[in-house]
Amino acid sequence: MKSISASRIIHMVNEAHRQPPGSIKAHILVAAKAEFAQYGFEGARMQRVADRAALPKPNIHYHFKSKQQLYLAVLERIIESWNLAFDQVSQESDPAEALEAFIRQKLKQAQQDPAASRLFANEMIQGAPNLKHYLNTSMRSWVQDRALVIKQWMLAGTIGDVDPERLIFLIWSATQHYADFQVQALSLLNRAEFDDPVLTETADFLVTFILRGCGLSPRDRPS
Amino acid sequence: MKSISASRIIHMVNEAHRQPPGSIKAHILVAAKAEFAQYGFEGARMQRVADRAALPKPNIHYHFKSKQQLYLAVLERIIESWNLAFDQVSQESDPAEALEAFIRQKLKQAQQDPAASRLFANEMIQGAPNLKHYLNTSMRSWVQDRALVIKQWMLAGTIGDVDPERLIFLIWSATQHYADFQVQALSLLNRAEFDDPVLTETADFLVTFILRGCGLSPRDRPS
DNA sequence: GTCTATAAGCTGATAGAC
DNA sequence: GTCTATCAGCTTATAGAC
Repeated sequence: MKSISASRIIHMVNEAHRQPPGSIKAHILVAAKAEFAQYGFEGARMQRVADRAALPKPNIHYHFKSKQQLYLAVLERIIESWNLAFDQVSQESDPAEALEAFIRQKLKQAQQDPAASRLFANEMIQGAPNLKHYLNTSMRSWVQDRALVIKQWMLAGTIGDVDPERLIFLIWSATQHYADFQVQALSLLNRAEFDDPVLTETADFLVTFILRGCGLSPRDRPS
Repeated sequence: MKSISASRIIHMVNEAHRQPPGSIKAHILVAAKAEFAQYGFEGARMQRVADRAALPKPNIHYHFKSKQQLYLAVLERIIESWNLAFDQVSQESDPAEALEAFIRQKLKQAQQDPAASRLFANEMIQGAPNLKHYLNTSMRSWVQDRALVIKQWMLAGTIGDVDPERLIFLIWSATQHYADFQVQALSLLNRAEFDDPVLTETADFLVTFILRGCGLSPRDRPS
């Protein structure tokens, strides 16, 4: 699989991600996300995408020129909604409140759309052949901006001393774990499915643990 | 890929994992680990395994009957050394010391053998088709034993109140992240490689953060 | 044990009828 | 837009010479 420029990716997003929710393209993208998430790009089979979408295989190729283009269309839909709940954070935000919202949103995503997390994990494991440029540009500046806010919190004394970038990595990994390693977590917790009770228990643990790691305690906040 | 019984897996381990380090089988297993780690089982290509091992393709099939058997042989070698540093932990262990050793060993493994972590991640993402039985038996009892020790620490008041299983998951995810998402972490930290300085900084962060999350502080210990 | 040649089946992609 | 038929190339695996 050849590396692809960011402008090419962005172009493809504009073509692919704004499909009306009920459209056939959107339907195919859902099927493709599940297939690529489970098997990775090279392991994915166009026939299985077609089967998942309950369509003949040539219909997939009619709507998406190639396997590569289908993959990129799926990938870019995921990137958009990746870190939404931490997007609006600023120096004025309450650290405990902002971190809690971020953790709970990431875990909710892991429950509601585990395939998205698994597809992203596959892309990273593979060495990010299609996202290297994204990592070095928009994702890096996203992290740097949030890291700056955390540093400002540290200077203001409203949060303990922590490495901001590695704190973000820890929140990503600890939450995405429940999507990527769901089969393991459920088996070892002796639970049948990732239902709301499991979600709540896990979110409460993570919020308490991570806030404590940041030198904060969960507290009553003005509503 | 068909599910395979645990006894079958264990049988294959006994056949495959005790190869002398310099043997051809061991050499092939190293090449196969890298290939399966990067592309997953379905995405892996026997030709690329042969290329990585610098051998003609039929030689791979001479030493391992099928792609599936080669995969299982690689997988089982990884399982053996998965959680070594937390194996000997007991009620009498010092919690801070034991957790620190576990975190540092897992992170060291992530640095020295990222392919092992990535292969395991691929297997879990795929739904653990070859490790379901392992998850429900030996891995579950390993986790339950360690969780019991952590509960005893809590009762003895030598550690704060935490969900023991989820603490283990958090340590796994936070450390394995630096293997599975290495390309992302290095890019966002603006580092070229996962060298010893990165290892030390990351380990120090994780130990401090996680011990604090457990209500412990890193302290001088008798040497 | 090693390697060349090749079989048998699968995979991405397209042609062309409707 | 949709679907049947099909191609060219690739993939796992083996046969058989050395």
